[in-house]
Amino acid sequence: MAGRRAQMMEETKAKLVRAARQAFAETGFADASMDELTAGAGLTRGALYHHFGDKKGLLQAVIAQIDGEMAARLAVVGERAETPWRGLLDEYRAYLEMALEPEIQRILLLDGPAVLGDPSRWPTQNACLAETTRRIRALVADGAIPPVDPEAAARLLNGASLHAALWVAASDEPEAVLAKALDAFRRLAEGLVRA
Amino acid sequence: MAGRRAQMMEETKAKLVRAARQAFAETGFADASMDELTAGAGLTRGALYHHFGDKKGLLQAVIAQIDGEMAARLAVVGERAETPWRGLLDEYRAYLEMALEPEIQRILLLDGPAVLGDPSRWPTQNACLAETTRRIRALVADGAIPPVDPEAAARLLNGASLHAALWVAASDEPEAVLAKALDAFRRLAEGLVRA
DNA sequence: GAATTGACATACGGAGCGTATGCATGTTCA
DNA sequence: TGAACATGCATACGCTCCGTATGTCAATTC
Repeated sequence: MAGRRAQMMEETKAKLVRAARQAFAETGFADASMDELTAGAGLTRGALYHHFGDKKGLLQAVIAQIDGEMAARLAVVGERAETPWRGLLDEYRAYLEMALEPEIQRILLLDGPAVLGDPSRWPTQNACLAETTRRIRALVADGAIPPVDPEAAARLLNGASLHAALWVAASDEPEAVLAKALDAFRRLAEGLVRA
Repeated sequence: MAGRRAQMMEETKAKLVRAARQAFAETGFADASMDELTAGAGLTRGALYHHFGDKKGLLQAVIAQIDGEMAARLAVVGERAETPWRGLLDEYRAYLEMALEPEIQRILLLDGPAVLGDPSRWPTQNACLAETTRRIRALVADGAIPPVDPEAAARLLNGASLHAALWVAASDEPEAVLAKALDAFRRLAEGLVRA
């Protein structure tokens, strides 16, 4: 049976992840206090260290959750497009828009790499990157674009999008900068298409 | 007169920056102890807070130094090339190689953005980005590539290079991965050339 | 040569993390 | 069913570390 006990435990973990997600997004990982965070969830640091080991462990859990959500959103966008190529472009547009969300930017793009190192080494295997890699692989297989290492292309495009997002977010005139970034991005992406 | 006093002061600051650079590179910003760091330079935290205000101030000084060095190296590489377009590609190859150096990767690419936010907002105006932007602007002005916002293109390419470097650095077989990354990068960059 | 400035050291307070310990509830098994 | 055991979580403690306030001594100024 599921067990009332195990269910409570999952609820506790969920509460902690929820509180951490908010705290990390608002304050940043380094300045987030574990005491405040857990108190906000009606718990103490005891629960935290019991379930997640340490502060970094909690960050990993938060990142895994966000990464999963992002991958799901990307897959939907990519599936909806008329052609696979449009699907890829739409996915990256969506990726850039997500990277503009403060929560994602702060936790996944800034603190994540600094605290846990390169994303590809994270225990939770970057579902988001896997999604775009998969799509590029399909394009190559269909002959829609000349052969290229799918993971390499995906990583470079992700990196470009990420930086574009940081730029747009820090800008004084986000709309104008976003337009420039999207234009330049399309130019780069079309480099994959040329013979 | 120059003043023996002022000279000593510069030497002190230089010693602190040097020690910080090493400590940040080895331990990472968050885990670097100011006590140990300053003691290693034969000083105390007093000197540090007197000259740099706080821990972040010291990081800014370190980053400014590294950024300046990188920009200088890039300029040399770009100047040496036979055509402006080759110059740009060479610069990015050099950028990627620099991003593979642990010190640069740790301090400038991981901790820097996490602690200080988007690089474009740093007091020390990203000399490195300015260099690549300048070169792309020249290419557009010469008609070598179709019009594109130079800063946007530079930022996207920098972002792509940076991610490629993280990937290569974390890889088990760096040479193979580096080759893939460079190939994919060339493909993207050539997107700027198409009509 | 007295006064002032500034470079740097020392001393102090507060906050935060991780661990060791305690408790109370749920589970297992004779 | 009740006693032994395991586990989710709280409490208590020590340690490290940052930032500031205060002190000191040399150098410069007049």
